[in-house]
Amino acid sequence: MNEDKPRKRRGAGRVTLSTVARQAGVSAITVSRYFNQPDQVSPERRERIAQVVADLGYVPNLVAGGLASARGKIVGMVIPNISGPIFANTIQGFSDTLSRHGYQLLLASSYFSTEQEENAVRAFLGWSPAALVLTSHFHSAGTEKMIAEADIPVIETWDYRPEREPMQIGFSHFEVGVTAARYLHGKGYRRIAFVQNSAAGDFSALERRDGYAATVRELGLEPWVFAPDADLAPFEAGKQAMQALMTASPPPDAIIFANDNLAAGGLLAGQRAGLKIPEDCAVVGFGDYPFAEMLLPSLSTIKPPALEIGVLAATRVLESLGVLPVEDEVQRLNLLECRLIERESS
Amino acid sequence: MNEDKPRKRRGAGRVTLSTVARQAGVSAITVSRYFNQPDQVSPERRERIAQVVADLGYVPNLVAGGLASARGKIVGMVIPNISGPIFANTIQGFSDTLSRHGYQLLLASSYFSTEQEENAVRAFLGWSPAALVLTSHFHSAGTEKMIAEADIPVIETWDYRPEREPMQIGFSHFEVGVTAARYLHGKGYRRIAFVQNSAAGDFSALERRDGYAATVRELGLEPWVFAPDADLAPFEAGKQAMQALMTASPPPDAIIFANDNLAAGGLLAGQRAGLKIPEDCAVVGFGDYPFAEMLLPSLSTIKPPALEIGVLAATRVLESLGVLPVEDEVQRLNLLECRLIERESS
DNA sequence: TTGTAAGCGTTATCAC
DNA sequence: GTGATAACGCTTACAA
Repeated sequence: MNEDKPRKRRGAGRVTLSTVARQAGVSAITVSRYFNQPDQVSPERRERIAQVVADLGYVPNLVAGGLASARGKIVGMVIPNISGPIFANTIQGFSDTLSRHGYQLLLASSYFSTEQEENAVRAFLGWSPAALVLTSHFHSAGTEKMIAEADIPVIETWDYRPEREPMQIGFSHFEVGVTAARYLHGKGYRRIAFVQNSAAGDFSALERRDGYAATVRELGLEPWVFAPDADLAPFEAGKQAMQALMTASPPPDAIIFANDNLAAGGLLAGQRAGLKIPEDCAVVGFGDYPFAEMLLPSLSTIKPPALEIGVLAATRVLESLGVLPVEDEVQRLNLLECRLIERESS
Repeated sequence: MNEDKPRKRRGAGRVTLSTVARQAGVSAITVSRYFNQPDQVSPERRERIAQVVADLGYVPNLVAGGLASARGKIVGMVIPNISGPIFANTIQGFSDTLSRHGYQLLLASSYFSTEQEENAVRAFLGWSPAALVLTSHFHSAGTEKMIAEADIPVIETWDYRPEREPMQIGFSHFEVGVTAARYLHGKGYRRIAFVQNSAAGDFSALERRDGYAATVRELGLEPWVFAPDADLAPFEAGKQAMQALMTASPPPDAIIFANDNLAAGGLLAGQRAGLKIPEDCAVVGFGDYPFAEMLLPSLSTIKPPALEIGVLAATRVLESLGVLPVEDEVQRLNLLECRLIERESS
C-alpha cells in the first residue's frame, strides 16, 4: 500500500518543514520561525503558513529540532517509584505544568537504587534534555559526575540540602521526625517509639528517624526504634512492628511510623488485637496517602508537599529555560512546608 | 568558566561518535555498530572501542540517532491520570520492562479528556516514538487519524475491543459489571444498586454500569443506578451516594461502586451512620486500590490486571520492534482477567 | 568485517 | 522581516 510511494529511504516522503514552506511559497526558516518566534513573521505569511500546516496535517519533527538546537523540549525525571502513592502527585504536577508549555516528560524509576538512577540519568542525557529532576541527594559517583558536567539545570526534590550545588525543592526529613516527636510529646505521650521503613535504600526515612531520636533525647526520653524485617511489604512490616512493640512492658503509648503504609498495617494489627487507638496507643504516619482519611480511626500523619514539589520543579525548570519570566535570577533554594494532619489516631 | 572552550555553536565540543572513532583508530560507523550490532565488530576493535568509550565517558546522542534512523528508542504512553492508584502500576510495569531493553518512556496524562489525549499524541509523534500506548478506545477524531497514519505500533490498553484496528491489551469493563452483579446475586442479595463515577469522561465506568444493569435485568431485578454530583471528589461522592441510597425504603442490601475510592467513601459513611457492613448492606468496589485490604471491614473488590497490562504492553511493543523474539506474528488481541477479591465487606 | 558518502529535518549564523 | 547555507551527530545504503 505504501510501496508505490517514491520513498528513497527511512522516513522519506513525510511532510516536512520544506514541504510546508514550498506550498506556502516561503522558505523553510520562515516556517520554523512561525512555530518558534511567530512575532518575527508577518501576519499575512503567518496566515498562509497556518493554512498549509492545517491542510497537510504537518507535525514538527522535534527530534530534528532537538538535534539542531542541542536542547530538546523534553525533561527527564527519576523517581524512586511511580506506583507509590507518594510520588505520583509530584509526577502529575510536574508533567502537567511542563506539558502546558510544550515540554514533555521522560520518566524512569530507581527503586531507591543509586545504580538504577545512574542508568536512567545516562539514558536521559542521550536525549539531550532541557533539564533533569532527581529525588533526594543520594546519588552514585557516576551520577554526580554526569550532573556536574551536564550543562543543564539539575533539580533535587523531596529533600533540602542548601549546601549542594543542584537546585533544591523540598523539605527537611529530619524536621519531619522532629515535628512528629514534638507533637506527640506535647499531647502527653511519653513512651514514643519509631518504626523504620522496611525498604532498603530509603535513606530519607532514616533521616526522619534521626530527627525523632534527637528530639526525644532532647526531651529527656530514650529513643526506641523498631526495624521490621527488610523483606516484608510495608503493610505487613507495620503489622509486625505493632505486634512486636506491644509485647514490651510497658508497651509504647505512641508510635511514629516511617510512612502511612506501615502505619496502616500497625493500626489494623493493633485493632485486631483489641487495642483501642489512640487511647491505648497513638499512631502517626508520614505521607498522607489517600487512604489516611479513609481508615477508622482516620490516620494522623505528616503531609509532604508532593504536588507543590512537582509544580514548583516544573516552574523552576521553565524559568531556567527562559520560558517563564523571572526577575533577577531563578531561586535555587526552595524550602517547602510539611503539614501535620491531626486525625483520630492520635 | 565555559567561555574558553573552543565551541563553534550549539553543543559543539562534546564527545561524539567521531571523537571516539578517531581515538580508537576506527571509523565512526564501526563505533556505531559497536553499540547497535556488536556481533559485527571484531573482538579486538570492540575492546579498543570499549576502552575509549569508558575513558571519554561517551554517551551516545539518541536524538541524532533517532533522526538518522527515523525511529527513536522511546515510547509514548497516555494515561488518564498518573496519580490515581489504578494506573500507576501499569505505568510502572510498562516503564520497567521498556527500560530493561534500552527504551525510554514518554508520559502524559489526559484526565479522561480526548482533547488532552490528542494534544499528547501529537506532541509524542514529534519525537518519532517507536510505539504509542493509549488507554481505552475512546479517542477524538484527530487522534484516530493520527494513529491510523502513524506507521508505528499502537496499543490500546485497559479495554478490549476486538473489532478495533490497534492492538488490544485489557479486559471487558462490561464483564466486570456482570461479574459483580452475579456475585452479589449469588450471595443472596436482591436489592443491588450501582454507584457511578463522579468523574466525567470515564466512559469505561459506564460500561461497567451497563454490564451490571444488563445482568440484574436478566436476573429479573430492576437496575438501580445512583449518579453522584459531578463536581464531588470520589471519596465524597461515595459518601453522598451511601447517604442518599440509605434513605430509600427499602434501602439496597448491596451496592456496587464504580471504583474503590467511591466504595471507601460509601463504607465509611455507612459505618458512621451506624450501618453494619456487610450485614445491613454489602459493598463491592473496583480497582483493588492499595487501601482496600486496610479498611475495616476490608473491601471486596474486583482487581484489574494493572501491572500485567503494563508489562504485556511493553512486551508486545518490544516484540513488534523485533527487540524480543516472537514466533509467527505478534499477538494482536490480549484479553486479561479481572479477579474478584472477596473480603469482609460482602 | 570495515569503510565512504549521503542524508535524516530542523535551527544557528550571517547576509540582505 | 526574510532567506541561503551550513551545521547538529548519527545511521542507511552501498562498496570494498
